[in-house]
Amino acid sequence: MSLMINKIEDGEPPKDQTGPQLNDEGNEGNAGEAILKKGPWTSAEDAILMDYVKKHGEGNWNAVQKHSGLFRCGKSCRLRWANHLRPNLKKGAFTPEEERLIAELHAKMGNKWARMAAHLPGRTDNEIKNYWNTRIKRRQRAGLPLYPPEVSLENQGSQHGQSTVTNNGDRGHCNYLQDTSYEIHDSVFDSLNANQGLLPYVPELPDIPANSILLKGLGSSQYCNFLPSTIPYHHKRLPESPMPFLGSSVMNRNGFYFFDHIQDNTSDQIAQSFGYHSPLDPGPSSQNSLCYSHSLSNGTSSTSKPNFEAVKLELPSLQYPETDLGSWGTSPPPPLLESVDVFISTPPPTSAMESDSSSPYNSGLLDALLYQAKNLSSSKNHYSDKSSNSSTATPGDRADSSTLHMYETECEDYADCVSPFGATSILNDCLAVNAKRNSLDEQPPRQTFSGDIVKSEPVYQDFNPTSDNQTMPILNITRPDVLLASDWFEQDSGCGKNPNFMTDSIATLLGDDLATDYKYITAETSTSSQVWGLDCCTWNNMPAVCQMSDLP
DNA sequence: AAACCGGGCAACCGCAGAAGT
DNA sequence: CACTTCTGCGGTTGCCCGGTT
Repeated sequence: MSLMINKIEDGEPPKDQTGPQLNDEGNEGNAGEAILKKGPWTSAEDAILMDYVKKHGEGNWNAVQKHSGLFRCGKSCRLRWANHLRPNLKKGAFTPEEERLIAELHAKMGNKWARMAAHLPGRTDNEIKNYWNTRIKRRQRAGLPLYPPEVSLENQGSQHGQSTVTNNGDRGHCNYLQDTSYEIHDSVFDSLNANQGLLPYVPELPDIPANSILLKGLGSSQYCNFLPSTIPYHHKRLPESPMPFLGSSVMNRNGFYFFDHIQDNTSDQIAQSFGYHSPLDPGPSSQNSLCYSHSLSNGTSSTSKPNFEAVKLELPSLQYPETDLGSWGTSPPPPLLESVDVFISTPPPTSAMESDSSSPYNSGLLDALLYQAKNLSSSKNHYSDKSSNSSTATPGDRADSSTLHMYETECEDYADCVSPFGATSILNDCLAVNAKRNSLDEQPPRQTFSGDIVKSEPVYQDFNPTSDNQTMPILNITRPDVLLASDWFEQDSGCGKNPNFMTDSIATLLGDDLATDYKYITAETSTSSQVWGLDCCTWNNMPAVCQMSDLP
């Protein structure tokens, strides 16, 4: 950083810092005599490099050291130039708009920082990467969704028939993102950028087999939790009708899913059940749901409208303790959620896990990220992109699509398994459920998609979201949040009839900040004529690592 | 006031593809 | 066609700084 550079710069010959390391490329300098400097760049070096580039232009970086006297390897020069010296670099914190875009792009691309940087003028891949890594750290600690709900929503609407099955052009650890055919086309981003980077929200439901999404999604997200690919199997097909992604439509900013009163299969009724418009649906007048942008944990920020005004605030990219919750729910990690991370990263062996050789659990944060990204992408691939007008969104559409599935998922997950692993049992349960589903489906865990064609899957006909609490999960009482929820169930089987109860519980559980935000959400939603019912689902904030079968 | 800790960031490293010879 | 070099990318590391204890 400049601070570091300034400390050691000026008058200090570059070679002073030459360490035992020679050039890092091995292909430059030659003749061992050129011991290349490493470490922070000095202003003098910067000046030399800039001068060189002015004269010779970019490229041929290995020649820099030869011609300019810089004791830096070509790679280092290129990096320095690209990340710090080249003109038009945008310094400073990411704007909320940029942050949102990054999230969207990451949801689409995974860890393709360079490609992401291409969509963020003035930003470097390194910058984006650093931002993202720190961000996800925070969010993981907080047990919050990796992606803001809006990103999820937008994602599914953004990829319409353009996704191809191919790709595999990318290398590295992210390959499985592409392996599963989630390549994003630039046109998507073009349109994205054209819309101020906001992907159209398309609320309508496709007839996507829920199980396909389950297979793809459930485990793939460590943060999106029980990715509730809540697609009513019986739902009539709506050609080219994307649906809100997963449970995002009913996930509040803190990553809590909302579901309640699933009384009917029709979207209208469900829409009424959810009164879905507040946090995620700004309303017909709002085209884009940007409600996650840096709203404050104290509830001062409104989710009812896009926060475009904040875009220019140049907030510190990662230092917004007050705004974190509002933005995407990032917050200091509640102790409870910390524990969640622990068992996410180190799950006990289970039969379900054993059935799948590769586990996202073992990979830690990055894998979790990738899985969630893949999940987002996969869900995105399930839906066709059609409308860019969010005004067409009906609460029912979202609720129907996402909450139902999530509801179902949880029901099955919790009802299925009795785990001896305590808190980890939830994860195990998920795995077991998915394993079971895979066997039931008699389909390969992985599914391929060609364009909009989604392989249909057997439907769990027996699942009836309209069924009452009989299908509610058998809670694993070893988890505090489940205990909390369980307690709530006892008090209010109606799911959401007493929002304050859960709010208080959340406050106890998550601490003031998160709880404040939660209250904000619940208060906001409870004011609507319908009950969100999200209160039922605080444990949905638990990372979803259920999808073991989807591993590459 | 000092020690500790975590966040943020710049830079490095290794790998792989592209381009050149 | 094979080899070498260049370039780019993604992951990781190490340092500095600010906040907390």
